[in-house]
Amino acid sequence: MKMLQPSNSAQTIDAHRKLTRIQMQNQERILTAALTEFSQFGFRGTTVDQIAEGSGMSKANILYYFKRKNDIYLAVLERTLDNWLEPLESMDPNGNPAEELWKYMQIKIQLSRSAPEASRLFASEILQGAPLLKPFLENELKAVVIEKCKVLQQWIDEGKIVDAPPLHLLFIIWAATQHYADFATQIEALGTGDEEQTYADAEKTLQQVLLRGMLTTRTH
Amino acid sequence: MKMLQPSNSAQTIDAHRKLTRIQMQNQERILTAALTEFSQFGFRGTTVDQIAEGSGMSKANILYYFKRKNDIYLAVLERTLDNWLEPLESMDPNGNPAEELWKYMQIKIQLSRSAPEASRLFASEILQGAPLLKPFLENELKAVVIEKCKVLQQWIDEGKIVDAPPLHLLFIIWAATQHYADFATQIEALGTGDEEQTYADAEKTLQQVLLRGMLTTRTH
DNA sequence: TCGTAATTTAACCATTTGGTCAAGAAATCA
DNA sequence: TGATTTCTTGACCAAATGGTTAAATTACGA
Repeated sequence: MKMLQPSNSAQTIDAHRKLTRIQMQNQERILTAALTEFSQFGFRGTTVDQIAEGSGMSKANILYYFKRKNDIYLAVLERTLDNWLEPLESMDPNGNPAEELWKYMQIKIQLSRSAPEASRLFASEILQGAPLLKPFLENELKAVVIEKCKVLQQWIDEGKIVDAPPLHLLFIIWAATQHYADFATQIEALGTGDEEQTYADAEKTLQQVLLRGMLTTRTH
Repeated sequence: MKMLQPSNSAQTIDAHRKLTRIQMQNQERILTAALTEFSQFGFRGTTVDQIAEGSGMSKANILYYFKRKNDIYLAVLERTLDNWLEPLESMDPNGNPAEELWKYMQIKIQLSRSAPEASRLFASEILQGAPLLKPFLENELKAVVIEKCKVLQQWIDEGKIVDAPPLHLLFIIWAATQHYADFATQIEALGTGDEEQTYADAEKTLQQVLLRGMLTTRTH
C-alpha cells in the first residue's frame, strides 16, 4: 500500500528489481535508526549524521541507499501508516459495541507500548502541520474514519452507546491511548517508573472510565 | 516563579535593572515569534533566522536580547508553565467532585483552544525527552500532582467517583483535552474545519464520556 | 576463478546555522 | 544641547549540514 509520494527525486536503489539481501538488511538498519531519531527530534531536528551513527554506517552509505534525507523520512513514515489504519479498520460493524470498542482500545494501548516511537513519529509529523501526511489524513484515513463513524452512529441510534459526536469518540480513544507513548517521558517522571504497572493501570482506567463512559448499559 | 535554569550563559540584558519600554516590547515580539516556531519545529528544528523573520527583527538584534538560542527557548517554555500548573492547582478538594472535575476539563479544553501553540510547545518538549523540563516535571509538577491525587483518592474512597488509579484519571483528562491543540492538523483534516463546531462537540464528548465515565452517580 | 555489479567510504563542496563584533542610529538623561 | 547609554545591523566567522563523486573494496553469478 503506497501512500506517500517519494518527493521529486528517485531513490538510488532501483525499486523495480527485487532487493538483494544486503539491501534489505541495510535499509532495515537505516529505517530503524531513523525512526528513533525522527520520532524524537522531528524531520528538521534530525541530521543524516545522527542516523548514520545510530545505524553504525557512514553518512555516504546512508545516502547510497536513500538519495535524500527526505526519502528516509518518507520511508519511515510509510511503515507506520499501516499500523495506524489496520486496527481501526478491524472494528467490526456487526460485533458487539462494548466488545468492539474495548478490543480497539486494547489494541491501541498495546501499540503505544510496543511501538512508542512510531506513535511519536506520527505525533511529531502532526505537530509540524503534517506537511507530508496531510494527503494521507484527508484521503485514506478520512475514508476509514467516515466509515467507522457511520458504525458508531448506528450504535448510538440503537441506544447501545452514549450519544456523542462519533468522530470525537474516536478522538478521545486516540488521545487517551497514544498519550502513553507520546508523553512517556512525563508519565515516567510522575509515575512509579514501573512500565508494567503503568500499562496495567492505563488499561484499567480505559475500561473503567472511557469504555464505561461510552456505554449506556452499566457494566460494573 | 522561576523554574528553569538559564543554562550557563547570562543574557545580554541585565535582568537586575528593570527593563526599558523597548526591551519589554521587543522581548515580547521575540517570544511570540519564537513560540510559533518552537511549537511547530521543536528546539533543534527551529533556527534563529526563522525567529528573526517571524518577529521582523534582524538576527543580530534577536541575539542582543537573548544571548543564545537556548535562552529564547527557555524563556518561552517558562511562560507556558504557569498556564500548565495553575488550573490543576485550582481544583478544590472541598468542592463537589462532579463540578470540580468538569471545571477542570473545561479550563483545559479552553486552554487548548486559546493557547494551542503553548500546548504544542509543551508536547514537543516532552516528545524530545523533556531535556529541559524534566526537573520541572519531577519537582513542581509532581508535587501538585501528588497532592491532587490524594484528593481524587479521597473522592474514590467516598464512592463519589469511579475506582481507577487517580494519576491516570489526570492523564486521561490531559490527553483528551490537549489532543485538540496538539493534533489540530489532524482534527481539521478529519472534521468539518469549523472550529466553533469542533470545540462544541469536544466539550459535549468530554462531558458525556469522560466526566460521565468518572462519576459513579449517573447524571443524564 | 574471473568478471561484473553492488557496496562502502574518504575527501570534498556549497549552504546553512549559531554566534560575534564594530560601528552607526536612536533614545534618554543631565 | 551635548553626553551617554541603549538599540540596531551589516559583515564576518567557524562549525555543522545535506549532498556529490571518484575510487577502492566486496559479493556473487557463470
